[in-house]
Amino acid sequence: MFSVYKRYAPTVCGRRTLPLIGQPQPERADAARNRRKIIEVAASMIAEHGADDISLDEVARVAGVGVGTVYRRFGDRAGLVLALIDDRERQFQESFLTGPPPLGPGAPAAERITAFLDALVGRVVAQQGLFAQLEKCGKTIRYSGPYRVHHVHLATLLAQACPNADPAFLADALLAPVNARLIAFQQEERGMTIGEIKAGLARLATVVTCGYGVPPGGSQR
Amino acid sequence: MFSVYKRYAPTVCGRRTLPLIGQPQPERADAARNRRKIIEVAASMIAEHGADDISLDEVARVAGVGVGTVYRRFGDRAGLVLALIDDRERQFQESFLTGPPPLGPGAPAAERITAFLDALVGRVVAQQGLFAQLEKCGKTIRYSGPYRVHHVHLATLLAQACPNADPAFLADALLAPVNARLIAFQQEERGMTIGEIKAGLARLATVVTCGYGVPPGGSQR
DNA sequence: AGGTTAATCGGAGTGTTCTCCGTTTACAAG
DNA sequence: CTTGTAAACGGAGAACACTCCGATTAACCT
Repeated sequence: MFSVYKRYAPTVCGRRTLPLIGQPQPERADAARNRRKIIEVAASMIAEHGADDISLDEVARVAGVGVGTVYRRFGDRAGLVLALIDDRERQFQESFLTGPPPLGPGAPAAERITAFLDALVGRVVAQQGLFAQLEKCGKTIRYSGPYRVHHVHLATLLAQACPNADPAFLADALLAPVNARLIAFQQEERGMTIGEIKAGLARLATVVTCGYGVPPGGSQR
Repeated sequence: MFSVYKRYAPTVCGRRTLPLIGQPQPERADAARNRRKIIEVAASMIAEHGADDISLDEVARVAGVGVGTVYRRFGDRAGLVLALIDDRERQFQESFLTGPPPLGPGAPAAERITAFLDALVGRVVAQQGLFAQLEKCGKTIRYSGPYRVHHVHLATLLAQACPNADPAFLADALLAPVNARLIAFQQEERGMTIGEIKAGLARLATVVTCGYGVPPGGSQR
């Protein structure tokens, strides 16, 4: 009755002769080969059928490995999804951390915020199915990995742009609408285009960065 | 391969002698009895073990009905969750549609917006587990039922408070952070209290309603 | 080479969600 | 009370997510 599934530690190796704590060694050759094969198969299955309905059993079968192998490599469905997201995500992070302005450093914080939200919408739309999967998965995962990086980045910019705000909360609040499922809903049922969504967020960000110039309670009507 | 589950139409009855379209008749006595029994059992199981791990098989077993019956009554897991949410939701809707100000009619729109978001956070927190379940379920459900009502209400108020904004988009954007899983994350990992979350939203709403006084582009720094 | 051993592997097994369909039942009309 | 029938019932069954564990193997050491 009730829950039963526990979580595998997504084994990340350790060589025998070096049991030094905190020194993860590279994967064994067969493990690395399987990881690549699984990712490759999963990616092509998603390209063909969409991300909604991938079964990990099926992925394992097509990849020619046991189910256990998939789970040992990636922990669970969310882990595999995260791995599929990883490539583009790394590129995206580079672009706002070290790329050219207005996304990267060099532009005023307010502009970077708008540029970041704009790019983030694009990012999510580019892998909408995968992000939607992520939101469906275990609670821990959703606010893991990419989300945390995005949050730190946005909160830092907000701290510069509006010194009287709570940047952590505000970053959560601005990140919340950039959500694969909400965006899909806005497109399908509200008839909005991606451009309109981006414009709406940009304006919201502008209003927010301007509006938080005054301390709490200072602008009460 | 890939998806297989189709969706039952959550049978809502129809009497034989009155096949008039659009005139749904009350449920048969046995059906109504089972619906009540299932809800009752599910509610008590959730009260005891939390909402995360209820198995519909288990609910069916304890309620003394077949699994098929559960699915015929409620469509799927999300449908049952929605039913469990329904009572309080109706009360909540009454309170902002016809209750006393500032939540109900009578107060200025800006105040009602703040009051509404405040109450909504309370609402979500009161059944956090169930709302979290809902977000995990099929995409159609998440933006169904309660969400749509909340959205219409908030968009209406926003249309009054900030005539230059896109109320539909803005309502989505303000509703997005009021999210069971985000709130849980903010509590657990950011160490925020519900009071702080409510305060943050209230301030955001104030800034937004004030900031959208000017047309798009008008307040560019 | 050959030995050692921890990491890896595969797949049978458990619990869950949801569907299908043959059987039963509530209820209205005669 | 009997009968007709749409609706409801139950539970076997298909597909899936994830776990467990005995067998296998890569890679380091002598």
